[in-house]
Amino acid sequence: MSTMAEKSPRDDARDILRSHLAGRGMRRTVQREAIIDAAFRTKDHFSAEDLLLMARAIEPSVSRATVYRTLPLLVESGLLRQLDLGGDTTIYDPNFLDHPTHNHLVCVDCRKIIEFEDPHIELLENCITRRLGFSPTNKSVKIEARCDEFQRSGVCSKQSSARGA
Amino acid sequence: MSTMAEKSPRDDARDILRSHLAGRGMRRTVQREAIIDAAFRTKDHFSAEDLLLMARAIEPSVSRATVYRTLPLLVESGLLRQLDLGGDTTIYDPNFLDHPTHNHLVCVDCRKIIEFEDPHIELLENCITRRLGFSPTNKSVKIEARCDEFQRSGVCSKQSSARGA
DNA sequence: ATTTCTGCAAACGATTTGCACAGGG
DNA sequence: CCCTGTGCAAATCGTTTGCAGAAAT
Repeated sequence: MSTMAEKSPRDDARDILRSHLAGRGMRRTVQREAIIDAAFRTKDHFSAEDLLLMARAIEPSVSRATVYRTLPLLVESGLLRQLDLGGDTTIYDPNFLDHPTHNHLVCVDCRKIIEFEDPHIELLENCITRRLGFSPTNKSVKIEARCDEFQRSGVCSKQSSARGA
Repeated sequence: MSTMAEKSPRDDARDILRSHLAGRGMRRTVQREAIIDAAFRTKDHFSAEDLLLMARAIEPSVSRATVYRTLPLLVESGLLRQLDLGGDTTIYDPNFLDHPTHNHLVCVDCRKIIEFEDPHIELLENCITRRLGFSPTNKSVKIEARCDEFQRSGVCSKQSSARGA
């Protein structure tokens, strides 16, 4: 019982983007649709350049400029989250629709990104924010860490949530 | 009883940097000393460009290139922490010597940066990291929030820890 | 028809780097 | 002296932007 009428995150995303556009007199174009389809075809994080490649696989006419112009739209409408993980390029995370409060651990050895979710952190952040006299809008925890397994054996079997490895 | 023989964070910093340099056959120069003095003369966060200006006030011969070449040294030796707060320029925090585990709240209205410390967060992050099979090396919480006072009255009286306001 | 979008290529801005000279040890 | 550090200016590289034509409504 999950074969026909299932709504994927991509579908949700497309709907959300369409209302977002509609609400401001913006137009629906093949390029924008290709970009959003590309963005939600994967659960991996990606850079603008990655997204360009993925979108071009769907619609070859997509240009770099359009990707850069569309990304802020997707972020504003809540479809993507921009991550500051400290690299030289900005990366984007398409998993916040499904898991709105998850956070990231970056392995300093494997460079992999592990996603995790923890209700206590969430709660604590809200308390702290209120105590300081603010209303929370966006919270992010970044943990940099060494992989224990890698330390012992020189390999790491953990799944990267970022690069499909 | 705090007039004469007090050791400021600057002094500590200078000592730490000197050992760091000594340990790798690197030299002590007027420029490096000026840069570190400038960095610890303030408790505010700063960009590379800010630091250049501050260092030049001490030693006019300091060049932009040397600032950029020295910053990684200060970060490696633990004197400064690099912050990814999402702006276009990297900013540096000189307060981790005194408060090794503090975190940051960024006000989306005033753009101010508030520092806070919370032992529960610290603890929780360690638990989570271990549970995932890692050993923590660096943890950072960034909270973006709206200032309640600003929402009500259109002004914000909070002290920015970043720009002395 | 009107207005928004697009691709292209040039512009930008923070950071990095090659080089020849300066200055620590 | 020898080798590291420096300033300068040019190079890099992700991202942004101006413009003229293409497409959506």
